Amino acid sequence: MSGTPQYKTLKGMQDILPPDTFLWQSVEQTARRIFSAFGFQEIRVPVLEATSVFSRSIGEQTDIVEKEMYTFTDKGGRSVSLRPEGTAAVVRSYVEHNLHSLPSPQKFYYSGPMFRYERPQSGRFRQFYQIGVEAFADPHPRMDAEVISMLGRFLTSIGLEGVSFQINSIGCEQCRPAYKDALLGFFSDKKENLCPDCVRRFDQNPLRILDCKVSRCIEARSDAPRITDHLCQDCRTHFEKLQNLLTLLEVSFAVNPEMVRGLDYYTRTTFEVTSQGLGSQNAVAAGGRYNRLVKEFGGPDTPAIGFAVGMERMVGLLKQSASLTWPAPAVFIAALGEAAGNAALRIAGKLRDQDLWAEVGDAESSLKSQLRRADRLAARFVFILGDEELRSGTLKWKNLADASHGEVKMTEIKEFLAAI
RNA sequence: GUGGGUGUAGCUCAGUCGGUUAGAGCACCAGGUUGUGGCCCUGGUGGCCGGGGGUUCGAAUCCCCUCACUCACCCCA
Repeated sequence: MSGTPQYKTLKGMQDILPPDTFLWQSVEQTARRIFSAFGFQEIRVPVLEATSVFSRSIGEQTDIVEKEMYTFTDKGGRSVSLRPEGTAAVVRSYVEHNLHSLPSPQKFYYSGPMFRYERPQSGRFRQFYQIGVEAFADPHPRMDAEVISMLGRFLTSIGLEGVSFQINSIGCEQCRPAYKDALLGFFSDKKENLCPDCVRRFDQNPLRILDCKVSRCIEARSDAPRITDHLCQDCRTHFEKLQNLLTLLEVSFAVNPEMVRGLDYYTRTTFEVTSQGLGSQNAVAAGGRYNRLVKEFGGPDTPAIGFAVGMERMVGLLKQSASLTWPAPAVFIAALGEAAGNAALRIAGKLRDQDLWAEVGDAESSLKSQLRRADRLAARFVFILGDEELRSGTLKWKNLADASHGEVKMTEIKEFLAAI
């Protein structure tokens, strides 16, 4: 084998290998467990959709749609795209299958790969995995609080520490335009103080100036109008109720009026969970309310709220605190000679019938090398089987951890393993 | 798309004022006498030193180009 393999994963794509996969599994299992307790049910949607499913919902002018989608023309001449996020497809499915006719609210979760053609960096990949949830048809801040507290419970349950919740309200179609105008008015005579990116943002997406990291932009916006001071009465009430409910549910959070979300479809509540120790891409989960999207997809006027968790980022954080362990066989059967080797296979089969992980050594190689292998696998027990044992109907056993050893009758293996 | 950093064995890295067959540790495989692992000892597998071009008697080492990886910007989970 030489230095540069002939075939490699594409840029921004990665293989997820054991023992990492065990961590991924436990994250996924925990998500299913917690989300189920909140009444969320799994939905599976395709990774490939008509391009318009994404462009219309995420926003035609967003970077995601403009330059980050894997878009191509299929053999039928249709423009199709790999999903860059999960919500759009779930909403499409919700409308397509009239899921609003299910008892309200309808609550779903999904997980799987998303695709964005970006320059990879720490915590950012071209194929990345998200676990997300979407709750439909409940406009009340109670649902916002439920979803956010569920996310908190999930993160706690998975053992993630040192994360912080930030929430914000970005208003609705009533109050946001006025705020945008106020913001434009504020910055219009301060353009020369802004960084080049923010000068561009001034025209394209002025809200983005609020979360620019450049120090002179931070300075320039210190007296900028705050969205939370420009909310209409309904949005303001909604946001206040949400905060009260989160307090009631003992979710600790901070209001961050400068938090802006990138997707066009959000209304009112937005939230984000960040962690230090993730590098620059520090959001481990994010979401918000999107009250207009279902209608825009041709469905009934249905409010909704959801979030997505970045799996790689979450797993990355977990790996910092917990050490990964490989699972180990329950039993390694070392055999000496062909007859014993065959007997070992039959015994292993019986153990596997009981869902025990049994490994069988190579009966043609030395006992020493078989034991070495058993040790490397960290097998809890070794059974040794040779001609002597075949004659007497017994097995030698050995506990590799403490080197204790003894004999057990072949007919009593089950009892032996049950007793330990 | 823009900028910085790095490319030597499966992994972590030495080796760079250019000088013979490119090294270590770990990992892997096999031995250290008959059927007992870990520790130790011995041996082995494994590198066209990311790729291409140039300078030179001679390049892992110097120059140019290229590719890959990586971090940051942008954007976002």
